[in-house]
Amino acid sequence: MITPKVRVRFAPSPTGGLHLGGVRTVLYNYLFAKKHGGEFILRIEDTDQSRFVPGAEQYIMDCLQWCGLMPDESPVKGGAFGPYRQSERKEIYRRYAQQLVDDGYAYYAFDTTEELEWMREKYKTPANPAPQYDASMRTKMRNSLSLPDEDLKALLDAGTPYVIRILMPVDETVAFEDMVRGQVQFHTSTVDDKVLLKADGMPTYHLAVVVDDHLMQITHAFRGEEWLPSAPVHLLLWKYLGWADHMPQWAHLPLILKPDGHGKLSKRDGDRLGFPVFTMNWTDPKTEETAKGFKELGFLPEAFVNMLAMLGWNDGTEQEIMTIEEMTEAFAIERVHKGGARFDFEKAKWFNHEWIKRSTTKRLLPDLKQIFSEHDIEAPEALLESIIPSIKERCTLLTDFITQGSFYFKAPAAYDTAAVLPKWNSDKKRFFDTWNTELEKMETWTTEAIEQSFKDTAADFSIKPGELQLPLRIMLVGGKFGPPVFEIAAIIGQTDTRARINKAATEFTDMQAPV
RNA sequence: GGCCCGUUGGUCAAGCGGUUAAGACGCCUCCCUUUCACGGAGGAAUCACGAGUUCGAUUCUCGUACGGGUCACCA
Repeated sequence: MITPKVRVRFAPSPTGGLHLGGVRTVLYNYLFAKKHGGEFILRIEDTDQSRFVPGAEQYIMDCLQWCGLMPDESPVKGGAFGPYRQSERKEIYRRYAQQLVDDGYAYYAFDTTEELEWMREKYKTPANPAPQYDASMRTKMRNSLSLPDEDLKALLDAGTPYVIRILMPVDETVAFEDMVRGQVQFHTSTVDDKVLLKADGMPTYHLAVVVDDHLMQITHAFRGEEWLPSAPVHLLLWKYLGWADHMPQWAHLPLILKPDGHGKLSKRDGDRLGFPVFTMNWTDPKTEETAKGFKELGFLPEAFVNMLAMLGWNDGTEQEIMTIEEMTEAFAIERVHKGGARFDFEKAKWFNHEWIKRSTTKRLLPDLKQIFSEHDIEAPEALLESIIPSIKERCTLLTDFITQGSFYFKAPAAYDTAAVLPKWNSDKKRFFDTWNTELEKMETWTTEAIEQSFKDTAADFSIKPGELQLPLRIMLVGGKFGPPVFEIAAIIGQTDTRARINKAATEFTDMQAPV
């Protein structure tokens, strides 16, 4: 038998921001596909018209693009298995739903939402707080199994809205081999008769995922662990539709959990704990509220994706920093963890810091140009390019380049006075005044020359150079940070250096003067 | 509550019957540096519990506890 080409899919519902867990699912799909020379498909699961959010689909595409995880087939790119939006495939599902009814694997149900609520309320007991529409219940409800033929015909003829439900067998065991969990099994008596086709003619996830995975020739289906309880429905559907011999291999991925407390990570946790949960900024078109994204916070996509990959998978070596190519090479779905992983923002930042340190100036430059421009700091490209190597090790986020680098482009707006004022005195003031005139005379403006001049003048004043370096730094930079101070002076130039010293020295003395 | 899944330091985790139980993040100490980082050295901290199986269990089995998921005409 010829092994079919690997085909995997990511099938989000376009209802809002792309959650970090979603990206990890994309990533594992992508890595698996590329590892096996296969294809990665993006399918939009927009069968719930009431939850449709304008712009969400484009946003998902933008996120994937930023992450560098582009699908081989998608609604916009097309492919041989389209359309890739489920809303555009409506008729296909109806046909298969009908087939299931005709074959006795599914049935019509006419129960209204109110009737269903009433049933759940009526049969609710402390021992069974969530009654199901199952074998024991369906005889009590209004459906093609319980109704006499004439009643059924009448309802159908009258055009009464109905749904199609799967008829769960009473006493079967459904088992399958999950690629991350191994053997998993369910008893059909514990599973309810899930709705397959809704009253509006749209399929539910359960029908659509099976039909589309079949039609799109998906070979491996990865999804979050939250889908595990409905897996038996899908398995049975594959069987009932007659496609069991090429059902994809399943892998249910562990969840990403809240860093504190319990449960899976949600958007609210980000707001509450101060870190993003979405990939890129997402503005809800209804509320106009914007949720922060990793991109805008200053993450490099390489780091974001790397960090996500390691949340639940590792290749067994000690290497943690990996490119997408290295991950593709090393990836093995069997090595994905079974247990959920708590998200740790500190570790996420560490990944970003490592990636910034390892990135070339060329890689960083375009992003940084944009960030500086967004902060209204005029940063000439050549100058920006030249300072990147010396400050990148101090930057955890791309946005840190603003605080770590803006002094190269403009004089500090404020000084860390606590660091300098307590030890500021008239001698030091005179030193800087004198040195400033020395600087004016300098003809070669290099780091070494400036430092030499500084030391010489300090010697003249019998002040230890070390006592003067911090004040100088505060004058030029504004705070206790940044590369070696004489290097900074060399870069910002003679005129600016002298101007900053002059201005700051005066201010220090003024601020210190008794009132 | 039923069903299903899981459980190695605070977090991510290696381990797949015999190890001094790796490594990373974070935290602490020190070195380097008259700034901040980077870098280097070191430290505290772990196999949920109880029975088996076995000469020997972190590793296998079963219980218990705890955690998670799910129980919509949402995905």
